[in-house]
Amino acid sequence: MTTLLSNDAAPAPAADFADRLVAWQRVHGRHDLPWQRDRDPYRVWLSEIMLQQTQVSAVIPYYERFLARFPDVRALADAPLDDVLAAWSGLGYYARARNLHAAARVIAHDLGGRFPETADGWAALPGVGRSTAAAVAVFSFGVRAAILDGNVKRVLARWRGVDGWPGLPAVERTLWTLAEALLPRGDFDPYTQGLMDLGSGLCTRSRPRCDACPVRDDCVARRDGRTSELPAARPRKTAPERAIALVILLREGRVLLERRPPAGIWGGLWSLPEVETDADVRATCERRFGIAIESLHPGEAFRHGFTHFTLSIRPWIVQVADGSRAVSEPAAEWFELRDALAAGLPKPVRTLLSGIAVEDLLVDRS
DNA sequence: TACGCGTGGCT
DNA sequence: TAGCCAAGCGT
Repeated sequence: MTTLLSNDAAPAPAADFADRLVAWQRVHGRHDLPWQRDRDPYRVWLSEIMLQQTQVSAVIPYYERFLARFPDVRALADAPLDDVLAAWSGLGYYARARNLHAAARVIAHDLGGRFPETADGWAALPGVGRSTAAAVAVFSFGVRAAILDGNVKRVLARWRGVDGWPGLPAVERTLWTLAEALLPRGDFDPYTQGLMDLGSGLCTRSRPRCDACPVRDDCVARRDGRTSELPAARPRKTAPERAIALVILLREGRVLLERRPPAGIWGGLWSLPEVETDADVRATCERRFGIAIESLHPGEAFRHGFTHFTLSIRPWIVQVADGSRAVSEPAAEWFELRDALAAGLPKPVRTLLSGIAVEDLLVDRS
């Protein structure tokens, strides 16, 4: 096997992608899951519903018990909903059980006990969306249909290098188009199962095992070192918030500023000393700067927004004893207020120091 | 279009 | 450890 050309990946023909996937699935994929024992549509359908947003290990005991209690679609259709919900109890997403029951009644009563044999037919049933419908049709009737569950989204987003969060309609449309385009001419069952097995076994969200992947040689994410970035994560609804204290150390009309490290927030700017939590203010200042604190007063906390998070800042006004001048940190200096305001300061620090300067002025004149 | 729906496993 | 996500769907 050669990897010489792996940095040079050209788009592979769909047939090639499918061939490698199917060959891999036959050797390394899963063949012994409880719902893989036969192609009984009822069992396949039940398993696909249970597996929606639910992991295999959680489903297996429920699947076995449910099947023992409701062995076929007629038994399920004839059962009271309460019995179905009781068998589902603990598995979560109970609308799945209600829809399953309703669909069983449609099949038993309206379809004469015959299961749909196409993906579209399945998708017309309650609780069966586009991906589930395709999976059931593929696994029970061997039809040609594309699935797009979480595993497949991850595999395809990485392999083709599709940017953007897959929950976005535009990104999802791209992935559906890709999923359809990659469908082979046959072997739909092992192909579909292979996509799922690849996603759950190798192409995992964190630490994918690319070395063992059958389509690694033309995987864009692997080529570009972006497996940890793709698929893109769901956008944060509210930016994370971090709370800090900024300390305004005052001594003989001067304020202590620190030059911030070159990288990171406010890199290289002069800023007020930052303390992790309010409780640490006194001890941290005394230890870090080797000073004697005369008095300290907390100010009103305010928020400062960044692109990726919100900073909650509580200012502390700290008077330092006049004789106490040792400042052990080389990056820290005492500034006259007017000099401080002329320095490169982050916005909230400038606002704080301006406030201090005004107070100073008022005190001087009183 | 964005959200609610449940539980368990992962880092 | 506290999000984050998992074989999605319905509204």
